[in-house]
Amino acid sequence: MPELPEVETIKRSLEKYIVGYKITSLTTFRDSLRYQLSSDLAATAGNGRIIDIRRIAKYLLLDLDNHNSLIFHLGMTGRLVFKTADNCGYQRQKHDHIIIDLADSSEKEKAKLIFTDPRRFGMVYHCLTSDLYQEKYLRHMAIEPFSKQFDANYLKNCFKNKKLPIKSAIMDNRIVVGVGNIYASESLFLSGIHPLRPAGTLQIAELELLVKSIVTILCQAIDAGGTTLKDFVNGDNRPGYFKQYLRVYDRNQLDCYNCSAKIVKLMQSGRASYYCPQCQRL
DNA sequence: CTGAAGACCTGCCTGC
DNA sequence: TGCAGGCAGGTCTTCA
Repeated sequence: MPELPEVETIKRSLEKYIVGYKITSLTTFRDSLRYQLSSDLAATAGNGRIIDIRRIAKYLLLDLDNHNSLIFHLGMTGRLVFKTADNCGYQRQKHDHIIIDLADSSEKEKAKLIFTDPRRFGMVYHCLTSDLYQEKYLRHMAIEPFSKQFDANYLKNCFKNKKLPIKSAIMDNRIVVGVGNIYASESLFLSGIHPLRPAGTLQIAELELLVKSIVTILCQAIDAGGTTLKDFVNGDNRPGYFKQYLRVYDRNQLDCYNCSAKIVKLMQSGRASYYCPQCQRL
C-alpha cells in the first residue's frame, strides 16, 4: 500500500487529532508482525504523552514525552486509523494487531489508534527518540526527495558506473527514500525515460527532469490524499484520489494519454513496471 | 562488489 | 460453483 505520499497523508490526517493525547494502554494481539514485537512495547508506550508525529521515509513516528518514539512501518497493507470512543466501543477486526488507547489531558475524552495489517509486512517497535538516526532500519535511509540535496548532481554521483535499471535505482532507499513502485513508474513516464535504462547512462539534463518529475508526482499525490488501488485509507479511514491521475501504472494495454500508443507492462526484479514505448525511449 | 531473486503473508481476481 | 494459480502499494536476506 503505502509509499511516501500515503504515509504523509496518514501523518497529516492523524496529527490534528493525536498530538497531546496520552497513551493509557497499548495492547498487542500477536507476538510478531514482520518481526518479533518487543516484549516491553506496551510498558514503554504506556503513560507516554504524544508530543509529535513525524514521517521519515515510509516510517511513521510518534514521539512521546518519556523520550521514546514509537516507530511504525505499514508494509504493503498496513493501516493506522484513529477512532473516537463511542458508546458501543470498538469491535476488534480480524487483522487489528495493535490497539492503542488514548485519553486527552482532561482524561475525559477517550480515543483509540488502531494498527491493522492483513499481510503483516508492517513493523512496529520503539527506541529512544535521541537514538532514532542510529537505529537499525532508519540509519540506512538516504535523503528525502523534498530535501535540497536531492538534485541532478546528487543523482549523477549516486549513479556513477551503475548498470542497474533506473526504475530500480530510484526505488533504492539508499539513494532516495519514499519512491515506491507506483510513483517510480509515473515519474519515469513524466520524464520520458525508459524504466530499463541503465542508471549510469542518464545525462545531467535528464536527471534534472527526473528530479523535477519525482517531486511533482509526489506533491500531486499528497495533494490528492494518496493513491487507493485497493485498500489504502488515511487516519480518518478515507481513501486517496490519485488513482485517477495515474498515467501508466496499472494501465497495461490501454492507450497512452499523450500519444495513444499502448502502455506496456514489464516485470523488473519481480515488480511490475508500466511505460509508454513511444514516449519513453531506451 | 553488484544486481536479481526469494522470502515474508493474506486476500482478491481470473480462468479453467 | 469451486479450486488453483498468479498477483499485489515494501524491503530485508540470500544467492549467483
